[in-house]
Amino acid sequence: MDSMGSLRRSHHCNELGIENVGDRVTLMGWVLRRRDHGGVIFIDLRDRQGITQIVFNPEINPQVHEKAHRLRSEWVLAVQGRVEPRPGDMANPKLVTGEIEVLVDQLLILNTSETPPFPLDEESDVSEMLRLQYRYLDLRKPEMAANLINRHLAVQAVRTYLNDNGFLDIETPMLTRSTPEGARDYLVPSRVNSGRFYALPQSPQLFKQLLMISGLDRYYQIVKCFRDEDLRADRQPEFTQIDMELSFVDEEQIIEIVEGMIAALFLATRGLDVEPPFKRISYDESLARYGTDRPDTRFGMELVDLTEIAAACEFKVFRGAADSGGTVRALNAKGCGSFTRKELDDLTDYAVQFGARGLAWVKVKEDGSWQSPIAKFFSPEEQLKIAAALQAEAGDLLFFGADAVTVVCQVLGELRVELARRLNLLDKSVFNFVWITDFPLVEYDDKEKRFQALHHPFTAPREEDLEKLESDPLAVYSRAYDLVLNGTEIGGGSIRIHSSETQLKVLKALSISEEEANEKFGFLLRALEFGAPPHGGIAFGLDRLLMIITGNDSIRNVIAFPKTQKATCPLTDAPSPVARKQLTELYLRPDWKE
RNA sequence: GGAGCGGUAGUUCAGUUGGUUAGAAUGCCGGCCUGUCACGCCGGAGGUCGCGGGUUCGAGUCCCGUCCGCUCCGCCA
Repeated sequence: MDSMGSLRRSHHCNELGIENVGDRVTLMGWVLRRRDHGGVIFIDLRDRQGITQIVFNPEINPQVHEKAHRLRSEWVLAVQGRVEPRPGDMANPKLVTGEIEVLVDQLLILNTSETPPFPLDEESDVSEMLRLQYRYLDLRKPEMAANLINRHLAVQAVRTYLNDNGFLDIETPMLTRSTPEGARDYLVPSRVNSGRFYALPQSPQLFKQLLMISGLDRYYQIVKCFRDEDLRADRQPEFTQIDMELSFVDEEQIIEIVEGMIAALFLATRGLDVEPPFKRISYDESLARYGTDRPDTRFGMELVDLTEIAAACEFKVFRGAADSGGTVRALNAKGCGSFTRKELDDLTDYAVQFGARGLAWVKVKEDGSWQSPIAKFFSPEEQLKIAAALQAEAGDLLFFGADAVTVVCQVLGELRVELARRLNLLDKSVFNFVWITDFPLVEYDDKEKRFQALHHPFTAPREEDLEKLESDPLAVYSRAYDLVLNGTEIGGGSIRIHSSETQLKVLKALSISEEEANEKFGFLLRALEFGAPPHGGIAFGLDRLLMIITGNDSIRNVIAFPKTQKATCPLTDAPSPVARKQLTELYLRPDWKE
């Protein structure tokens, strides 16, 4: 092994071009691949930025050439040599540096390496478990590095933008108190307070409202949040929010500022002008048209309400749904009339996952007649009416959902996206933003038999709905807004309640007693009594945003060290058992078994 | 808590109806090779078939249990 001494890099591995020909350069990096011809040896040298081909020629320096024979994958090199144009037509258009190569006359082997446990090129697909176990190697892959570089660029753009708009970056505690609403908390036992626990924050929500009450006016933080719930491709137990809060503003001002921030972020990462203002649709409209409050608007296939037609038809399933306060809705999968029986069965299974009891379908034949198990239940006139409502043409495939409104929306909403996936309608280079506005303040929780805040209990109700808070909570709309990108909710926020009186009313509507409220977040209620300014804010899921920007299907690829589905870290083997002494210090029983 | 898919060489996978010595590609090691770029050619090494139990003359293959990974439901904004 050689010492680097005082040697300095002159260039990184992605910057040399034809204009550097003749320059003497020093490169440092890892051996990606070697092509040893016995005589001349080619090495692809890789660093964070990219790849440069370096060449060892026995005629230039026999000792160096001899040494180069020993080189293996992932060895760490420092090389010096002259930049040469590639001879003849041998430029490699796949490389940024493909027009040149470095003819090496000095080679330092800074470190050797074990053979990597998996190939580090882009093509190979390796189990994620192994990648996580050797994450430090996985992150050497250019596309993984690019994800982290994009993350950095996004964060920088956001900071610059918010700093320029008068926001203060203020840290809030990671050791805080458990809050009643929302997700399960990660708990931290207190050593100096036996039997008491901190909670890691699910979000800095209450602290940022307190900062507004403090008069700090505009706050932001790019901050870790923690939720002890089951994981998904887009959910990690610790994740990062772009969190912000502003005083003396209404929805319009927040939306305008946030659109500027998102635009800056896309410019910095993708070099793309996303052209605010973004579209807006109400929660009710979104549910009606897309079956969800996070619509993917990159394609059509919108839902159509057939309840009226269904109420008058002979088909028991449809009529029953219509008569019992449910709904019958449908969507038209254009041109999918050739789907096979198996495809229809698969889609039915898919729908059943989301609570469907079945999936009624109709294939529209050339003459307009129906091929369908349910065709016989509909008169020709009814068939025409339904076809007209769905703008059905020959070769189309119609899907129907008949059930309670929430079930039908979820089933058809998910089916719509699944069909788009199958039909390749989801273009990853298209970024469709849409604001969802006019959310209901609460929804009814069947299991708990009470109303629950749709966002959180500090969201302001619309002023004109305040009086209905007691009489008809479901009719109260909130001043909340979500930003949805390509069918993923990337951010959500609201104007908050700044009057303690209103806050108490809302808590009451949520069946949270005054005692409970005082115990759990009395400090906020108290603070609201000391001149809280009107304020509001929003928080973005940085990981999800980057997942979409980089075209990944999982947020794990934009997080340096993510956890597995069982919330473990294969690299560090966390969580781990701890010493008995640590437990007793924390007043925890070491021998607890389920 | 539940559903589905998966676990075989370092890696990615194949392995038929239960049958004798478990294969391929790639990587690795050795040799040859002066213009490759996923270099090429020749040779070689490399296996606790996730783990435990069962059925059987015989199990990678069938059954039961269990662990792990991924996707999803529930849960979670």
